[in-house]
Amino acid sequence: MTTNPAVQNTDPLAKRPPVTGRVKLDELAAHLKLSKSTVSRALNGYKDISPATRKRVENAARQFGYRPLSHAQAIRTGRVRAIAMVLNSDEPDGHNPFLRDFIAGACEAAGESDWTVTISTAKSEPDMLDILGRLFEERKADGFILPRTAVKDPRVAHLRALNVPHILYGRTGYGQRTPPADTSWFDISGETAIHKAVKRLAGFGHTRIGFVGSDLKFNYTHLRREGYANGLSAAGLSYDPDLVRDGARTREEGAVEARALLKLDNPPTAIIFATDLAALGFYPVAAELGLEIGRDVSVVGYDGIPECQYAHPPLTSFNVDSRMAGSRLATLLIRQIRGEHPETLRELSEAVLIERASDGPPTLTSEQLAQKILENH
Amino acid sequence: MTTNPAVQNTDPLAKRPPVTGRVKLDELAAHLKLSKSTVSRALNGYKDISPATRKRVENAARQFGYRPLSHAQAIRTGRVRAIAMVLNSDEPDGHNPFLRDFIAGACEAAGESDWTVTISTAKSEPDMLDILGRLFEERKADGFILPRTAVKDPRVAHLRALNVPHILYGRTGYGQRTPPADTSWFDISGETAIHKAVKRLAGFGHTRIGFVGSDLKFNYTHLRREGYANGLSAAGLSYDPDLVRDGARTREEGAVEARALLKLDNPPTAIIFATDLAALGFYPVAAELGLEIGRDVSVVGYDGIPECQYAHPPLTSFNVDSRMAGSRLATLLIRQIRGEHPETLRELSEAVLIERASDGPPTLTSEQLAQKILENH
DNA sequence: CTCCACTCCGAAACCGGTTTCGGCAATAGT
DNA sequence: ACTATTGCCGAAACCGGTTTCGGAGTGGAG
Repeated sequence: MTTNPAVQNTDPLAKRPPVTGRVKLDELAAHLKLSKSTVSRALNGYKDISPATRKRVENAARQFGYRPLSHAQAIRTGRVRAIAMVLNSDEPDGHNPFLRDFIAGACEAAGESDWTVTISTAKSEPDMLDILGRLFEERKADGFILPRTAVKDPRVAHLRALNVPHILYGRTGYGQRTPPADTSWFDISGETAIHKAVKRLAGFGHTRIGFVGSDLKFNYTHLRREGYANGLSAAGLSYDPDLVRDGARTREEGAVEARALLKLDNPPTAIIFATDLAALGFYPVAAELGLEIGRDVSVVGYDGIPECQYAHPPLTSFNVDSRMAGSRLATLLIRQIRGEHPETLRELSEAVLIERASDGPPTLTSEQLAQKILENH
Repeated sequence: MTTNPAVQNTDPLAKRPPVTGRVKLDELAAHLKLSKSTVSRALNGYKDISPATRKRVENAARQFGYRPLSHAQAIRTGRVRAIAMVLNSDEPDGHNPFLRDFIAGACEAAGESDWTVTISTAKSEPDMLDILGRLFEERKADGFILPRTAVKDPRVAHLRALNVPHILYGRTGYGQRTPPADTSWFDISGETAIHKAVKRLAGFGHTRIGFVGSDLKFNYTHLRREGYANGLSAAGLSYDPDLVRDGARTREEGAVEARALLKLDNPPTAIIFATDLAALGFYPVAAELGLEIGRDVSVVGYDGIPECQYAHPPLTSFNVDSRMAGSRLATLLIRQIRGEHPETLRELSEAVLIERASDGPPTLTSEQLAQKILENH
């Protein structure tokens, strides 16, 4: 942005004929032989309008298809009835297949109250903060949905400082002494999902269960690892730091970490991946080591991306309902903008296990597995 | 929508303190000891402002971080500096991995001129038209990007009737006597890509080349099939209707059509798929028929989805630059809204071939291929 | 009958910009 | 020197709603 933001580069000579067909509040009022203030109050639910008049106004509004111009109301109310979300455009695992579902959920929920969704993308962190600020300054939006929250999230600090309504998709401040007390969020409990995954694998008879986490800067990574640890102790298994790897977001990174686990002297007979993408990265590694997934090694993923069912064997994973997430986030955010207290607007939901063919009872002990890998090399 | 759209269900009592810190045009003018009309005209490029004053105003605006409220300007100008796109949320192949890139491109281009992008989703065709109308009526957007255009596209008719600016991602009216003359569009030439694919395969020595198209309601399906036919004649090959199938959008549908082709007495030794997804659906079919893709059968896809490179063997395809598409569409649309004629705002771009391992010289004749398939069954 | 409270509506101010119009001063034209 | 033009700016109207405020009408209590 080298240009002065306040300088408009529109050509002032380019005129546009006024939109015809639109009925304005004035006209509606004239037709009803009422003042426009009365009509406005009737439509906006003021108490000092008689029920009969209100009905009459509402009927006429419906009949004429009257819709207030959102910016005309905004100039007085200060609200444009829009929420925004700003995406990272530089994500390494950027091709989120659920973006459409997520957006659809948010749009549908917003539409219920006649709100709309504005979207933008940012190339970097400073860019992100700049865009958030501009969008709110120009009042393109009344509040923000912040996806993919980090442990220390500068967006949260920034928006809180500016007193801008916002809601997180995910939680923040993991392990910090003072987690933000007055933030609202919606999240899907990855920790319980991973907890269940551990217990499921332990139930199959696995005793050495590995875990490959994602980028530690994200809050969900820590939560899922916590779920892994709690699952182990719930299953009566001990926690072996050697079996825990981190930082795998892409297929390639997943492959690296999984290979490291299997190259151990005591390799895990089952591996839980914090993301499906990383889990899919393990498939070619297994093939290379001469291992059959679902028999020699068990694998469980998380996210429920469509590729799971097309992998060989299909990947057991936890489905995340992105549409619902978008929907809940939008409604909670709108309620916050309308005045509810942020700390009362929090929801935690669950991912649902989809059992497929990538996991099952162990056919080899850890020692036998190590042996087999050695033989195949 | 059973509720009356004109009835606001916001609680009128829920107030919000005026945003502090924002500098208004009045205040800027007062500080400069100018009238606010002068300041406004200076920032908007009017000619009747002296260069010295203009500079002074621009500097002060920058210094104070002045940003006009978009809805405040909109009330007079009639424009909100926003474009919108409405996605289908009910697409069978809905998980478009490029949505983020596409959105990013549009947002970046829009941001260059300080415009924003609002997004919405529709569940059905009537819903779509309703949402388009509402978004424009309430002036949440000044114009629309219409993705995934159909041969007969009701959105185009609707928006043209309402005199609403719009641009198509893709073309429309294939084969109709009166293709819409005054519409603007951006498209990537699938026909030349498929043309190239045919010539590439013919160059390898293939003489029986099949084609699996997508849904015929979409314009691009016809264009790609046209590219297929033209490619054949350019390569001196005859067009065999038996080798052409249609209607495959998903992996499953791709599998069905591909299987039908290979069950022919004279099966094709190479198949071009109009979409990567359909092409990937062919992979398990080939395995089932005992065929090795890249040797026994050649396959070429189109779209360049990320899964191409993780398939076995990696799928030769044509990469589509979605970010560029979004970017061009946004800039063209904004120019149209600013007054340029729609028919002058059209651009055609090219997809780029990514050679991978799924195609090559034929190792079997059509007869031998048929024989091999028979043997494996 | 008077007074008061309450219901319901209209007049007008207001939100923050943009645009029109007119006027003053300086310059150019004759 | 006197007018005509031009350059530059301020006053005020304007956009389409929302919100405040006051007042007319009604009914009940005293």
